[in-house]
Amino acid sequence: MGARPEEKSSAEVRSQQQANRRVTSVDVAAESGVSQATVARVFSSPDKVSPATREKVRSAADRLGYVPNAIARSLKSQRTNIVGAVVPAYGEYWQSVLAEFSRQLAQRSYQLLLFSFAKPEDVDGALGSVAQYRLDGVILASATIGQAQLGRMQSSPLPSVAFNQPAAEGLVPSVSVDNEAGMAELAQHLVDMRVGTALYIGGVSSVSTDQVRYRGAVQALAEHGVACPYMEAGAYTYDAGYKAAGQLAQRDNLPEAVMVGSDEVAFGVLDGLENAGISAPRDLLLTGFDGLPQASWAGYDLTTLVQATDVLVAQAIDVLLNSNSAADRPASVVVPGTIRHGKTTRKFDA
Amino acid sequence: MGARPEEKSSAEVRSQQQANRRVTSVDVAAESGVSQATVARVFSSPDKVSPATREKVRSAADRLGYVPNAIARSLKSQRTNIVGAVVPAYGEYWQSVLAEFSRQLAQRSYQLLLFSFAKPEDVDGALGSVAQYRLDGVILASATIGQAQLGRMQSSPLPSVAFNQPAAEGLVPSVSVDNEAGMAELAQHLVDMRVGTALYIGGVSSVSTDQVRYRGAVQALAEHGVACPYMEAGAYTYDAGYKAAGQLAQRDNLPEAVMVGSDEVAFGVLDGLENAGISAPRDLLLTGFDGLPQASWAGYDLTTLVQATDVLVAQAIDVLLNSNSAADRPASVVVPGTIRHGKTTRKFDA
DNA sequence: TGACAGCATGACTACGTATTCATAGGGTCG
DNA sequence: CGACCCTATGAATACGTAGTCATGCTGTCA
Repeated sequence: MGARPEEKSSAEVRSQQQANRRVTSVDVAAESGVSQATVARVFSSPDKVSPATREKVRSAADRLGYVPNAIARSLKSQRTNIVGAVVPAYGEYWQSVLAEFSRQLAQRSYQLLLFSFAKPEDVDGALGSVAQYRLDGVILASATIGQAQLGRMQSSPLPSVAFNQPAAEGLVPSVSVDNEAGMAELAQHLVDMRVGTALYIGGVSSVSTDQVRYRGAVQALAEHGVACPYMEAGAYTYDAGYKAAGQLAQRDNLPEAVMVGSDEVAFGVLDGLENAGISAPRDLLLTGFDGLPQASWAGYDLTTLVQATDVLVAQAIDVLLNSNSAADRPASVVVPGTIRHGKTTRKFDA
Repeated sequence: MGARPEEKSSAEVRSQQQANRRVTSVDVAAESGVSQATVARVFSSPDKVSPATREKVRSAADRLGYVPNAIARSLKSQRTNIVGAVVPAYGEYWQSVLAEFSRQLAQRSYQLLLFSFAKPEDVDGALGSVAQYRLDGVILASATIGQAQLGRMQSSPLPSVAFNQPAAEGLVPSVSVDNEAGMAELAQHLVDMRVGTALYIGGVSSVSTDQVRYRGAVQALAEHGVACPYMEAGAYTYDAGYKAAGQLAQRDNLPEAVMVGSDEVAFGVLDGLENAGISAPRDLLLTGFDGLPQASWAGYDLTTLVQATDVLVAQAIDVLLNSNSAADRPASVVVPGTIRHGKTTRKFDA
């Protein structure tokens, strides 16, 4: 569309100023008096060309404004230098993970191609798109990618790695924080603070990270005779946490501690409780999970389990790009987290 | 590497299970007894193929596990269906903008290719990479992209749009929030609150958005005889704001209002002041800029200028993809912002 | 001086698709 | 019933590059 052949000649004249037809390695070859093959070598393996011709070609390329075409290169070489990422479109946590991937991949001179999805139903579409681009690898970063979908990736020639996705075990190489141990550690901390009753607020109960984290909390608390019922916020958002806190505040008896499954929800819970006149650590202790930057902000100063996102991401990239044969890909890498002690579990002297 | 022809036959047998050589439209053509051209048509313009053959081809494709190769398609059709984004690797604001772009582009079935950079020096490298992929367009989303670099984009055949970058005027089509008017509106609000002295805290004074926003504040306040000196935080981060607040707190006389150039810095200023025993709105009024989600969180409840990110992004995409000829691209689109009234400028009754 | 190694270069082909051009068949209208 | 048009399809080509193979040339060693 838009190509009007009847004014071709005038268009050609006009576009002399700008770029008419993109200049190719063939043009550079003609300009510099060498073959196309040599031009290609100058840009892909310069050491195979004599310094003299190299310079000659380079200057001709500059003169013409030649830029190698990565599409054609990819088609020929069967490598794109691009890694895909299938990520939820919403959520502070995923945004920070994405930013870290982008940084580290850029450092290795890879690009990141984004496939974000708003609803779980859209995952299939995203995975379909992913397959079309012959990427060098793909990061599956969402706990809402189902087992069936992971299974399909397994039988695909496209290398993939599941990021923070306990359900991927055995299907796809995975890298995650130690969700269970991390939550257990937080629970132990609460036990140390002499907590006698607790409540767990999760995002969505069907999500695997949620289940694993809850299990970590329940088991660690149970060892000390502390029960820990589950409450579902319904989403991994500030608002969901805020609302859940409102419901919680209406109960007759408050728990002595609230463990929240993720920081973003925890911020909402904290503010929601505050809104109802319930304050941490005065009235109850509160913990989060993830270690978002905002957790360290003085306004919240949340006790949480900090994921070493840089390490996790580095591991994921390593698994993705350095697994020459499918055989030596490790089944799963688990990285321990670190507790951040904030004021929400500090000893409160009334 | 790794192609050992001597064991080709055995390899072929082994890889029957998985994918040996990717299956192409030629394979599908053979399987379904039609020509490659027809297979291509089934996947790119299905209505040009009779329903019968369409089904025949589709089922053959499914049987073989055929997936169209987007690289080859792009090479031939000269369209990639990919939009690039050159964005800073750090910063809440940019992360949220990126997320919005990703969402809206996905909706139009475009992918987003990320070129993030940590330091301003890396911009050149990123722009170089951008040129190699024959993208359908590129979003320049950073105020640290220099005039020279923008000039180079101008003479490139690659359509581009500058996002929230006042310095791009005249060089590249641009879409931004009305920085000056927005900041002026906030200033007016402060004047209405009977503020007599003010201070502006910017991120980096050499950045164009910073300059324009400051100008908006200064001019609006000057009309009412209120001076507004400039203080530089040094970066667009929470920590920079926190530190700046520390310095501010040591001064003999505090201003009655502090206007901060961006929300992320404002959160730091708020907490830094609090840490020094100075509280908003009790001791001074405080405003931000951008309208990050956290501004609405009850913990901060910041008065700020909310950018309609969805509208800005929609406009940017529109400029990028619907500008058929270079001629009808608008020089610049300016979208007004909206004040969010938070507790940081609420009337305080002592 | 002749044989041979090693480097620099050119001709050619393949990567997988979309599109143009040509052709065959079926339907419509006078 | 013939002229014509329209649809469905196939053959062939081009997109821009990288890599394979062949070739000529320079230099070294016996």
